[in-house]
Amino acid sequence: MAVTIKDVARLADVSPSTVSRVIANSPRISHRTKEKVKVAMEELGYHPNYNARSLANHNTTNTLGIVMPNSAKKAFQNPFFPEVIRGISSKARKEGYGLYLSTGQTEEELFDEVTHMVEGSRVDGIALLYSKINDKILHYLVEKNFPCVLIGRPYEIPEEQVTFINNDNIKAAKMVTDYLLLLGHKDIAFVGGNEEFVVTLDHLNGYEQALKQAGLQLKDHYKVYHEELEEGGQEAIIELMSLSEPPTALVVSDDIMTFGVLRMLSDMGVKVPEELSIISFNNVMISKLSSPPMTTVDIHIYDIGHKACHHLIEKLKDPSLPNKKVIIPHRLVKRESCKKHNGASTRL
Amino acid sequence: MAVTIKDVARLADVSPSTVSRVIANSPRISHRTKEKVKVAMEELGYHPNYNARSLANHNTTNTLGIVMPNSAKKAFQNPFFPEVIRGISSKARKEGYGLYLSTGQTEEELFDEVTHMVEGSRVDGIALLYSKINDKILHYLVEKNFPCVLIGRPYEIPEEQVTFINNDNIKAAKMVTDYLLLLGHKDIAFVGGNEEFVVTLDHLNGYEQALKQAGLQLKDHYKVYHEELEEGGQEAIIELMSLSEPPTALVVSDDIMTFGVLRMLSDMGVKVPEELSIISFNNVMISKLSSPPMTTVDIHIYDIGHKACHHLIEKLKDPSLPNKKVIIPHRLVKRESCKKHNGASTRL
DNA sequence: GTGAAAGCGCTAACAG
DNA sequence: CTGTTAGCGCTTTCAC
Repeated sequence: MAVTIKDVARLADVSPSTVSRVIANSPRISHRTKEKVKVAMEELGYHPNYNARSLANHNTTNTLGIVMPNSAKKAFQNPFFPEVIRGISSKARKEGYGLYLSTGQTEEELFDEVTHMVEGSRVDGIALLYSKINDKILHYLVEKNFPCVLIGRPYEIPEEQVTFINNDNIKAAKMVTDYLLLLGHKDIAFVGGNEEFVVTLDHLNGYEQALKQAGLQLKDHYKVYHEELEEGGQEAIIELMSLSEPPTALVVSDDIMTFGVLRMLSDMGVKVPEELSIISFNNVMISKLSSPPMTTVDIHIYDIGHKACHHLIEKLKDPSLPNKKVIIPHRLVKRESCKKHNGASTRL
Repeated sequence: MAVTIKDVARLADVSPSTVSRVIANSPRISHRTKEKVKVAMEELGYHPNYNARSLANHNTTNTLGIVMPNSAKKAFQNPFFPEVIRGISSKARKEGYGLYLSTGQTEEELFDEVTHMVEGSRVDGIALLYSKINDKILHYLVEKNFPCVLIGRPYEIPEEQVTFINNDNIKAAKMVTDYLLLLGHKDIAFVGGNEEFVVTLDHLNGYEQALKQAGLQLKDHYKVYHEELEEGGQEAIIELMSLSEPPTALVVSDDIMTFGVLRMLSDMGVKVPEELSIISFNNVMISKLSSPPMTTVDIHIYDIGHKACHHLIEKLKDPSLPNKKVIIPHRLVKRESCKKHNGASTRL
């Protein structure tokens, strides 16, 4: 079919192994021969065959697997993932790695896919783009000791057993809650995503720590969770604003949810930030374009991806390296969705 | 290393070729043997090696290449791409195909990557997620007659030479402009993306057709283009609203741009739709959450991806099939960003 | 129905 | 420095 190493060898009048050595840029090939071979490759338009290469190379593929949560609908809707992938992608390309994308839409499918990637030698390493509790896939990867990096953090599994890239989500959530507290808010509610995701748990944790430290009582009805990003935000508002003591401030786990929240609030005629302060997380590209522009925590998504890829590749190069825990700093981006609480309690 | 076909053969007490036949589910293997082999595979935890398979299989890889525009920053920011990929992904998985993602960040890098995918037998086919004029990659693919599908439409290349999935963007743009016209607007501006993308050209074309048909004069200063989605939208507004005769309605090429537009308008205190009507394209998930909720053309992005993948795989199965042109229907989603023009011209 | 053997394109000892 | 040889794991004639 295509032009092979043999064709090149024949044309350059050398043996196939010599051609192979030229490809690998082996130092023990004379300059003259190298040139000769390169000319032949050029002339024939030679490109190495990846599959053959992998096969002969102890099955290294130079490709990285990217695993997203059962991508069906939920995941890819969130700009978080594209942005992480952008970070991964940029590093991967610099290092000559390709990217193989998971497509599974249910947990089972995903798991199957991962085992196929791994056992079938389709990828050299895997980046898991989410952290959830009791994740079969992570357990499998760890047990198998397959090179991988986790975005987020392991939950049941001891931290030393896996390399992960995370934000200090607890601290960040505590910080934003403290901020709201300092603005004079006391009735602060929490709107989280899926409770199976570690990030939701961490945000909740930070939120509660702040309230406790301020001597405030935690109220169960101030904590709502919704899986669907946009509708979730809207439903959360209905629940919260129909309480007898609606909150005056909100900690929302995700910017896209905040879009839903803002939309619903606008429909209800509730003014942000005058009547309700809102703060959320991620600072995706579009966050600055909400009305009002949202105050949010920038978690440096791109960096997360970049670093994740970096550490994954590092591990591929030297598997004996210990696992690493990398925390990407976050930073509050103040815009216009938070305001000092104006004394007048919303309580009856 | 891993468990191979030979290990299974040994355990099942058959030859490797028999095992291979069982994997392929060959009809000429006795039921008894099949069972025996399957048990052995199960016991050993056998997984076929993709690379070896590809190599022996005339280099079919069962993976599809996905090529996005120099993904650097611009592309992946737009929810369009994740959504297309979601459509592709869902079909690919159903058919047992994997996805290989491009990572190139410049045109050169991308081109290199594609040639490597193709010549190196890394993928069986390619989905090009964008259409731009004079695209080296598309030319290469067509000339090489490599199985591929284009999202959008070919520009210089004759339509019969490539399978493509598109919306009727010209018609859609004409339709929205006509709609604005019917609402009484006469000063309608066009805000487009990068002029190298065919979709921008098509939108412009439809816009101009409508104006001409209405006997209105085309004004050059009513046509602005910006590459960056969100900043672009904002800059466009500055240009347009500082004209001596600012428009009363806008046709914007992309929903995310519209977010930028709305943000800037809000900052300037221009009321939408009271003072300015806006209509745009795509209807990405978040579009419904703008303030006001934007009127836009739903182009069924997911379907585009799904169909693209379908036709690509079809072509893989039977390369002799003629190229196809598939038009995905669009539909106007009326929300709250358009309003009847209220007589009082904004002109001095 | 099943086995033996060759070969996909490349790499990596091992010789020289 | 370079050629020869074996083999990566699988598929596929060709025999039996």
